[in-house]
Amino acid sequence: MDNARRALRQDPGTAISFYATGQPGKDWEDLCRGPHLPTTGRIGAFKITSVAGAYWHGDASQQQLQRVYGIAFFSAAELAAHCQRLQAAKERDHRLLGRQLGLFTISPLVGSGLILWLPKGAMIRQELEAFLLQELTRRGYSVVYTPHIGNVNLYKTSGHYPYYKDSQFPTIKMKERDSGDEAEYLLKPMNCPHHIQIYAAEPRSYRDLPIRLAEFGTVYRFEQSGELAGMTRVRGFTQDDAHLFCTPDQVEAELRSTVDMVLHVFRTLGFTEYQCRVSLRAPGSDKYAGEAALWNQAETTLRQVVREMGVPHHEALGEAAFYGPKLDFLVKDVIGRQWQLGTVQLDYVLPERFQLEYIGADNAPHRPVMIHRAPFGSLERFTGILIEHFAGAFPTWLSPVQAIVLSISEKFVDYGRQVVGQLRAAGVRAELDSGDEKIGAKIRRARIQKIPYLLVVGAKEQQAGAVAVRTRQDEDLGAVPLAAFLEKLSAEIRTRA
RNA sequence: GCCGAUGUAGCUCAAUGGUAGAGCAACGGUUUUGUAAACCGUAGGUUGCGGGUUCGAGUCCCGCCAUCGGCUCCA
Repeated sequence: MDNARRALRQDPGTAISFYATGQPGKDWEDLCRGPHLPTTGRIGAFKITSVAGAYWHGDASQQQLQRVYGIAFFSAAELAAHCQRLQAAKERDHRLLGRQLGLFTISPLVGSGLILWLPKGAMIRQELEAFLLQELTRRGYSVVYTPHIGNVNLYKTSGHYPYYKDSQFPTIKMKERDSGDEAEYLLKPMNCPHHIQIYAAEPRSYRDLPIRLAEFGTVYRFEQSGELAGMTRVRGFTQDDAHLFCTPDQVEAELRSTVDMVLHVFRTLGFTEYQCRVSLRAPGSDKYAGEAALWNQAETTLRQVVREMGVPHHEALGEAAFYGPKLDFLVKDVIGRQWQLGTVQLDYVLPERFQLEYIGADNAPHRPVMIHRAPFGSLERFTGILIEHFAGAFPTWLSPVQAIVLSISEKFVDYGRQVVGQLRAAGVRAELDSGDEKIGAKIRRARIQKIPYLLVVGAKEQQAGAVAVRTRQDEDLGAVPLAAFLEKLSAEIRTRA
């Protein structure tokens, strides 16, 4: 009743509802938006899943209540099936697979939320970066590099500093040895101010626009300890970032091409279950910078682009960045938590803050418009989601080890080495399992590592210059001449099939 | 950050307040194998860290750290 009283005090004009199970006023009565089951007899099977604190009205400054989570089904069989699904989902959790497949680790000595990429995980990242670089080149981007720290004044100018003071690592204070001048540096929480300084480094003509500056930029944000999770929520991460500087009438075309790139990336990696969130201002909030007219224009443009491009989308108030509205591409992880991957953000504010200009055809200075975009969002989060998406069985082009040669016995190790040599010479990531176990054990080990192609070599294969090919999907392709296999494999890798 | 749970060998897990153990992995040996685990042996531990209670603590209590599930947050 305590809560009922408080609800009434907070919102005296609003009706509140009670739902009863059993006899109203006699059995259980609940202050609740409803609805309730008419009777608990409808519950065939239930299970308490977890207990956690939850804030009153979802507000961290309010009292915390105990919340008991449970699930209920009409029958015990349905409950068992559900639990089995949860178990299966757990087995593809990127934190588990990350260890089993040797992809990444986190050391408390290095710090919470700081990812250490192991060689195999780093291989995946390199392939992802190579894929993106190829797209960047195709789409007329220029790659730049910027430092990991920046003067606090940079972020004060951009406006980031006051907005996000709480979620930044504390600043580094410096005193110049000779002059005694003091300076304050920040681990960069984002790349845009740095890229803006590259734009501002020289006078720009409308003929040069759009200028598209891209960087795999590593940023640091001090996320709350309770928020950290594997690779999906971390304190240091690398954005596949780019900032486009264009004229107002180039905005729409540039937006379309950035959205197209995000969709192309998703398509290549087989993401079909994504949602595009059109992130808009919260009505009545004063936390946004810039003029209302520009915001309205920006929001209208974003809506129009997703609608015309047929992107599945929904709108969300209050999700915009302080400098502009954005399109966020969301996917769910294996336990149903939603994560933001790619993002495309429209920004009229930062060019203003930094007084950016270009000389127009009229020989007068004009203000450019910025688009921030990152198809993956962060390489850490993206890789984590990717691990779960493929359950560790990456397509061949992404697989850290693409083929493993398994020797039947010691006698064929030399031939196995030759095969590996030829595969590697052709650019295939190949390994040899030359141990003295039986072939069954080697196959088992390779299967657990989810290596796409297992190449068994024994007397028959050696004689024929062949390999006995078994795929990860358990297809037995039999003995294939090495040259023929290599050709097929190379094509598969090249086309990112 | 808040609520709760958990923390034992590289991994997965045992161990009434009474001598810290198993399987896998590692290492050594035997074996030379034809499609998901050959056999024998060896080594491996400040039981997350620090304090306390006790004759005695992996076990009980307190603090910290980390992880997990939520909440809040998320440029």
